Amino acid sequence: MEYVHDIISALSKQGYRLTPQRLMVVSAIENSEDHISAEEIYSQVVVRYPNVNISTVYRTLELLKRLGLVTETDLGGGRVRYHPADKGHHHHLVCQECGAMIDLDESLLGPLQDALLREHNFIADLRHLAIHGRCVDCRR
Amino acid sequence: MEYVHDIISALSKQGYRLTPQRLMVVSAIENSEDHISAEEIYSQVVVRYPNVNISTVYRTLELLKRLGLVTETDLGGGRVRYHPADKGHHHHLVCQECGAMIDLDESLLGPLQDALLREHNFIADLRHLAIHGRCVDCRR
DNA sequence: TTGATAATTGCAAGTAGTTGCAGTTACAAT
DNA sequence: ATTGTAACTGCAACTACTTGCAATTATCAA
Repeated sequence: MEYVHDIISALSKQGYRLTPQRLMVVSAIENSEDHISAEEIYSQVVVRYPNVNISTVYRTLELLKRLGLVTETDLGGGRVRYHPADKGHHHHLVCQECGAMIDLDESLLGPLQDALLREHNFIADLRHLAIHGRCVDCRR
Repeated sequence: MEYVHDIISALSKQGYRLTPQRLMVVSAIENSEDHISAEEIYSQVVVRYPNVNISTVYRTLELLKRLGLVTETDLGGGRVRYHPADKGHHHHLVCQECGAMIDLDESLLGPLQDALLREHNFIADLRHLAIHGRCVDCRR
């Protein structure tokens, strides 16, 4: 409820226009309890601003991602979700059985990142990683 | 050039029909030097069998994936590629700059898999993982 | 305030893949 | 060889985006 203005002011500071469409997309992301989909954002915005186009929502999400203000997580099976970047926890474990999402501490991926750099000279971008598998409850 | 018949006989053995469309999709995957896209498979098949539908190609790929005969790799940016599963090397490093693909040894992911099991009771399915980042040549 | 103008939007068409359904067909059993 | 039938295919419509372009508009400077 605070960093709405952080995102807005970040946009403004970097010379991007504060259009009503953008403001509404940002507040939809902010006001969602957990992760929100593009379609959910659209249907919230369209109530107050009936002739928004879904492409504007996607373009705004693209911008916010590029500026590092919003994080996109691909949960697999066509489920893509968004959340404010400063809420932290960028990694997710996604259960293929029940869809449960477990937040993952970054430290677990540090050693992998190091190994890739050492053995392949590759700078891995692990910020938005979703690892699929089976959670405790769905193990046999 | 050998395992074409492995895939075909695996299908047959498990009670799946050997339709001309399936045979052609399999041979397209087999005869491609490196990884091949769904659209490339389709355009190869359509030459010899003009009224195949692209949905048949996708359904065949889905089946081959499910049976573990073919591996799908999502290179990001809408680029999805297929290759026979028994060619091994299931992990890939994908350069976000130049698109280069580096094959990754499974052993590097073992410690991560162990840590996820130990700390989150989560059985990670890392078979078809693509890690994005920057390769040697594109580092500044 | 008013204008100028480049950023942004809406629209319509396109891409990549999915799905329901009615018709076709590979394959087993006769 | 013929036939029954469930597996499979083609089709058309649909989902989840993406893109080019002409019209609109937030913002700045006068």
